[in-house]
Amino acid sequence: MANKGCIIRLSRYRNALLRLKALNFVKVFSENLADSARVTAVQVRKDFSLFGISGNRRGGYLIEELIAKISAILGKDEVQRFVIVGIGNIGQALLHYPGFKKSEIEIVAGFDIDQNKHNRQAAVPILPLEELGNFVEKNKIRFGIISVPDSAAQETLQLMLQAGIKGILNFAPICLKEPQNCVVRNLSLETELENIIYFTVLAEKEETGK
Amino acid sequence: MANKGCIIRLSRYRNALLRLKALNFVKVFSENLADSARVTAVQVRKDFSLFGISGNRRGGYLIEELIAKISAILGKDEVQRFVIVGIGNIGQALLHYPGFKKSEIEIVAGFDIDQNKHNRQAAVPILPLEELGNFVEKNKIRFGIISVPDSAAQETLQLMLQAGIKGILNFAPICLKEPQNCVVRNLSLETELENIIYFTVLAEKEETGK
DNA sequence: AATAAATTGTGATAAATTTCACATTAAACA
DNA sequence: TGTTTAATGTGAAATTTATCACAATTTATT
Repeated sequence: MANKGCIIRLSRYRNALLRLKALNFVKVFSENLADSARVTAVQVRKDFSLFGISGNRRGGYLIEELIAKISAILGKDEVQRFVIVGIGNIGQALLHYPGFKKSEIEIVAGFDIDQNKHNRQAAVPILPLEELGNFVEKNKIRFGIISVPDSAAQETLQLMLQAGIKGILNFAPICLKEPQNCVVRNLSLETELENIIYFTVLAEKEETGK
Repeated sequence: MANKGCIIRLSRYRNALLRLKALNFVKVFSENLADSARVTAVQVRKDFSLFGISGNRRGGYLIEELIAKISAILGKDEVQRFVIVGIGNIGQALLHYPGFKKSEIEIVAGFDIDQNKHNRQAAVPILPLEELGNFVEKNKIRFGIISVPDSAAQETLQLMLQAGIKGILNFAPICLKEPQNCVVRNLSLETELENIIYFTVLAEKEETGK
């Protein structure tokens, strides 16, 4: 029913709504949300329609109400806890990324094979990889982030699956196969930058071509 | 003509091809690339067809040749240099992210308003934000990464535009408007994780629903 | 109370993207 | 050398996603 684009937009609407709420706004129009997410107003309303979210004809939407509804859809009625495997550059950064808090996302532990990185006392402890299974089971963790080198990505996936992880964001630049019973999203920074390079060069060509 | 999905797939094919080449493979079939990028073989051939890439009927594609062709499309015939504005968690991680090298991507400098972060001597220097314009102009930089808090994202965009940056990856969880003469891609980590949460919860519901 | 104006909500339409079906070609084999 | 087989390449069909057009409704105005 709802596609990935739609869910990404819902996240964006929500972010905008939280900001509006912080500024004490009460009502919002589809046009406003469209601006904030860089889409059309019809798209916003279509997205809402898909989830049975309705506003007041002529009167827009109540921000509080809208946040509550979108939050429920996105599973934000409770804090969602993640573990990270691979405490390198990216893993370390995500471990303490301040933006997660307002999204009801919590990184509860990191795991690595490198002894030097282990630290049980830290606010977000970094533990030996061997403890992943136990930790996930004991703490009922459902989500994980893979930020290991690509050569280790596949086996990290296996470990996470065995541990019972149900949703994974993979930063390794290798496209992991989505297994049964687990959602995997592959996000490679290289690929993102390459994408920008391509479309920038293309735009420049079009400009000079005209 | 080519859409974003297509370019992302080309990056993925290329990554897989580089690995195959490192293993001394010579030929590859659309089926192989499809596996590596988690798409269908027809999709691979359609993508190639779009760019006039052709192989040998019955004989697949020559890896070397394919890498060269895709690299040219993705602008990898030369190293592409990026600056990063905002040396916080994410910015710091990207500054030294080892995966960029093999993708012909180089981070040449970081910029921040915080004096304590400045370091001209570092391999990748971290400079005062005021120097962004000069640096970009002098070094003919075309690409930038925004990793500042969302409250500073919009003005950072303005600075980059004034400096002459033509392609931007924005990590701030605010959707920046794509200006004239500049490509902007908004990538928010929160949003990516929310996306995974949604589809994981959905899959679980479907499972129990059945 | 009647009319005008502004906004939502959605079926119908259009556009974009992917998949299908199959013609074409090259290699392998008999 | 002819036949079979296994791949590519691509127009057409199907599917997915976004846009359009406009009815429905609410609020504001006269």
